[in-house]
Amino acid sequence: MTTAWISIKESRKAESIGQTVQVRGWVRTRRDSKGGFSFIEVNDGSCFGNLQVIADGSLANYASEITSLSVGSSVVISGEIKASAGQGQATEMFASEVRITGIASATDYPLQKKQHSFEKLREWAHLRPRTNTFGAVARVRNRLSFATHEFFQNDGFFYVHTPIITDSDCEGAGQMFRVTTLPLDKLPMTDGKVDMSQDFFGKSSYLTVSGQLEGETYATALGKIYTFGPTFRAENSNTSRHLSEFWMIEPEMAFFELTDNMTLAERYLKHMIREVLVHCPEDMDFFEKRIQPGVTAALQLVLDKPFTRMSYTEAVDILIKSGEKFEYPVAWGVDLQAEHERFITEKHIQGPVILYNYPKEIKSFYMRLNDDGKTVAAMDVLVPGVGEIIGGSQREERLDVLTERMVASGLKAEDYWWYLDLRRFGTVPHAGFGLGLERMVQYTTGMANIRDVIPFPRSPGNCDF
RNA sequence: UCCCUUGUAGCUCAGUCGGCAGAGCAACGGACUGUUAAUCCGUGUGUCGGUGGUUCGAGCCCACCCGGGGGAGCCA
Repeated sequence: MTTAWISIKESRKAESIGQTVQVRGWVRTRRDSKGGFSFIEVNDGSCFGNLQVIADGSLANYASEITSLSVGSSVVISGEIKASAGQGQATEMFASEVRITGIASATDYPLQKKQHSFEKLREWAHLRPRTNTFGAVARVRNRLSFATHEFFQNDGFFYVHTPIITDSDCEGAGQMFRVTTLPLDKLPMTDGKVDMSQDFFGKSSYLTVSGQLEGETYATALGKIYTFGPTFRAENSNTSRHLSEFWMIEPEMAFFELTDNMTLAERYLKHMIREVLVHCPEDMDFFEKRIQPGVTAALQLVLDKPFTRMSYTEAVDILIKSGEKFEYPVAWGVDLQAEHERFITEKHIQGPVILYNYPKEIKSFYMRLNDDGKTVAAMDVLVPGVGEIIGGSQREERLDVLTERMVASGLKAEDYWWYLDLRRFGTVPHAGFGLGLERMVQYTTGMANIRDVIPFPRSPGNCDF
């Protein structure tokens, strides 16, 4: 009879006591006891905690292998799960066999038993998921992704795969990564210009900055859709909240107006938070204790009360009347700066805020013009600590107004012929938004730098691994 | 891209006035009857980010370059 292989997660449950099983994982630490035996902490990533294994001196390879078993080594261990005699864990395993799969040389393995700075761990991005913090981040990120599909699927949305390579520039704002197969040392030139007709697609192509426009085409056919995929921005931004490659979730709904959009965004955020609190309690405990004290209480509070909704105009009023000294002055018509958004969400409301109806001049062409002629039906969801986590709007469904706004933004209507067709043929009011997954991970975990909530961060000057 | 700041042992950092490169942790050797960042004793660790300059002499002063962090802008 072979011994059943179970996860560390299972082995740590009291129900496993009395069973003889096998676990497989990596050594987190080894402590040699005075009594001629050793404690081995094994983790396999299935949960935050380790299984404490007691390896007795009577094991055949005790002196030859186990007493020199180093951090990071991989092991397959069989034994009986018993109630732990020591503090700090419910169960422990008494090993009958400790098989070493792969040694991690103690002198060469970069990760030590102690804490490393996140900056240093970024240099070891291939090994950092083996640490407490990055394991926990990975599991929370996974749960947020799962909760996303769960939420939209249960709500009648269809998951649509919008293209990664595109010829359209969604916001009309450049800053895209070019995709080309042309030889950079020998570009085909015509009349002093690079002849893009000779490129792979017969014209210029780029990595997508948003799947929104393509998403709208499916929303105006299937009703409610969402996209969930990587997006790319070639902006030279060096901050703790920006990445060159990040994952975005973009729902788009036909027959939705701005208030429907807000309600959906709020329900979606709350669903994700609830799922993480329910399914990742060990990981959240860690973030609470070691990363951001108060993070779980803040998330719990978010679940309990409705998001504040505030028009841009109200926000400007509040900022002006606050008496707060801002580096950038506030006035109706200027875009809100980070310090203004922070004041509103962190000091004035102390929770998530939905700002809406922004001046048309500071927002994109596709956002629906309000009846006042001055504002558009845009919305941003701001949360404490992170700032803007969602940006969205009701889309302009009137062909004439949209065309006018495009021209005013300096875009050529013929480039967007298919987008305008959605307004020519059976146009409907519709709305949608985009949520940055990494910002959501930051918000739920309290991790300060966005480069530490994605496995392999890409930022200006950094494309390692 | 701009402002501020930082780069010294495997890791975290100290290094005074310009004068022999030094601590803790890890590692390694040993001790210790159940440990939880185990403890105790002992041992070694170097392209001082790079290039050039000033100087009898540079980790330290100067110039340029590269990387990290914080803030700003752009946004999700």
